[in-house]
Amino acid sequence: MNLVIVESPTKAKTLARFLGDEYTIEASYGHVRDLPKSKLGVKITKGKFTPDYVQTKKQADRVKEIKKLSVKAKQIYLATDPDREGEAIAWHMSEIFDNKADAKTKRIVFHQITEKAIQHALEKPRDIDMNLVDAQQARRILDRLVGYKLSPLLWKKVRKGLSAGRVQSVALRLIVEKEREIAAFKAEEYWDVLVTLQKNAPTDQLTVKLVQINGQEAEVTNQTKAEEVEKELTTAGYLVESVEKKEFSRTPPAPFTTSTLQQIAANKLGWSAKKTMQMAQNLYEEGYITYHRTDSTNLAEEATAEAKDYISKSFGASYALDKARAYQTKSKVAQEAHEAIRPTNVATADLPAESLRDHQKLYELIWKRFVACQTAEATGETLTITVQAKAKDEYLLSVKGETIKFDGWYKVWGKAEDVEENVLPEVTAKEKLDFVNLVKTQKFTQPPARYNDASLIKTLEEKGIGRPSTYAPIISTILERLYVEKIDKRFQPTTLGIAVCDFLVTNFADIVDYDFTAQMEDQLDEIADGKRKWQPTLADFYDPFAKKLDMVAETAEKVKIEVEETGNPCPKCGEGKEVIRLGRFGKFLACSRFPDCDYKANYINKTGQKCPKCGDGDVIVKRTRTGKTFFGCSNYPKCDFASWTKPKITALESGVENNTPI
DNA sequence: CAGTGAGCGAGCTTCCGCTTGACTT
Repeated sequence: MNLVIVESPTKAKTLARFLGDEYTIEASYGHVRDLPKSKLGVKITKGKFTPDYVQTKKQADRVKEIKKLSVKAKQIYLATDPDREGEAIAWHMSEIFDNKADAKTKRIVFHQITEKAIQHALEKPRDIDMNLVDAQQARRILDRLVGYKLSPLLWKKVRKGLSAGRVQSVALRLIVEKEREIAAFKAEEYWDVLVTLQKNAPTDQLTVKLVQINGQEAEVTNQTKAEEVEKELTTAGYLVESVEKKEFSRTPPAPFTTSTLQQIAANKLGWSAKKTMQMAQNLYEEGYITYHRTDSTNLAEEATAEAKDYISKSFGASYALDKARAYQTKSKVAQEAHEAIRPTNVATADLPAESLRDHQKLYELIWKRFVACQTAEATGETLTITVQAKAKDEYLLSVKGETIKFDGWYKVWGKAEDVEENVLPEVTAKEKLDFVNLVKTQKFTQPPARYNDASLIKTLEEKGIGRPSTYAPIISTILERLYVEKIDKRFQPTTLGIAVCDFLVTNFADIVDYDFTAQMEDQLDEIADGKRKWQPTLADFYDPFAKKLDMVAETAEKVKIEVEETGNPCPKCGEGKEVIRLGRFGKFLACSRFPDCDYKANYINKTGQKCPKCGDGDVIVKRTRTGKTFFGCSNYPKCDFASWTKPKITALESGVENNTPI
């Protein structure tokens, strides 16, 4: 019997189908040893860092079983993921085995779960790569030092129970700084001027937009100017200045990685990253999709070949590609241990009818994205018509149109929503056009949008911060700590979050720097390549950090968290102001004179709707023990109405309104 | 489905990255 160890039980099942009876496949369920949770677990002496690894509780039973099998096994293949963490798991596993297992223990790696890839891997076993393991140890220990040293400092200087870390604190910083940008934003007025012109008949009309005045970018920033422009353009003479035709050929977007799947599901389905991952996990376990925690856009040859067949049969040969289309992984820090997320069987275009609707929705996105990425380019033509208007001043107006010649992958995935097909009448340069009408619209520049799950994950990934397995948990952490709250699916920092962020930026600017992780990754790469030693690398980081910690612990003032005022006087003493404070369980009302006045009350966040169930109470925003917000009735426990989503205006409510007695 | 802040001081909190359940107001 040969023992093969992988990380995921689903992967183990799949492998069992490819390998014969002489192989037993077991899953490690992730890491099997880690630093202890209850203490630092790193002994630091004279620039040497000694980790104290303990077996993780959840995996204890599994590991016992694997250890038993390892004694009987003829060969042991450590087939954990081919990346830094996977190499570390393989090493920890080998450390757990009895010594006699050493000689028969080998490391194998494969990037796709296909029969060919696995057979190939088995033919090329190697030893554990200790450089790669050391890079992981350096990463692990650095994260532990940052997290377990900074957090207690926050308990002392801000409030107990708080946390800081290389990743979560930067995510928080992004949200806080975005809020400041929004606060500093000043809306500017501008006017859009659209002129409709025609060639001969009303059927030959086109609408152009003002872009230039006297060779300069058109600046219509107030009503007076807009009216002046209107007056001139109404009586101006119009001539076609140029007609520019351009062929286009557009390639489809890459197949999904974890990050892009989370982004599209957030934008198209309105899902949180957490929900997307739960649904994807189910699809993965049922065998419908490949592994869902990946940073790679690679595809197995078998998969692209099947896609080609499918596309050719379903849409016609012209939609299929001669050669499979490959995508470059954008992220520098990608480890590409897995394939892109794709359907395991392209012929399964829909899940069985009895499947959950949410499973269907997510699967459909994954299927379409994959099929689209192997479908021919969409081709067509863009047409830009520029029109000159001459009055007292000289104006340029233009419009862009687009026609599609061959829809290609649009047939599967659809077009981007913001590009509409716009067919323009045939005109030629120097041709005269007649004025039909003018529409001017007052507009204002918009402040930057707050982050939602999609844009936050996109930004983190671009900066190389976090991993596919952590994007969703990062968001949960900063919500749970009450550093941020999600309002209408967008993140807003709380007064606590702002205080913590400012404390970290002031005192530990280097660690919450947006480039900190990128620099760390560069050094980890050098360690993995054998060009750098991990212990001195940690020392270089830790020595100045430890000094800074001592200094800040000594000198920094306790941080004051700002309180919001409700604008009402304290209902209890009447002297103080009623304020909204942020406690362990969220917002509550208190008196500004605390501790002289101990007034406290629940903070009720009304949505302005009546309860759809009892019709009497107000719908209020509440949160569960885990920090997730939901909507409930203010009459609880008399009325047990509860909903994850904001209730729509109900029949009951409109009924009440219509029948209001006089 | 009560609790939350300050301070007293015991005993506890906390990181990131791999995995999957066991949970749902």
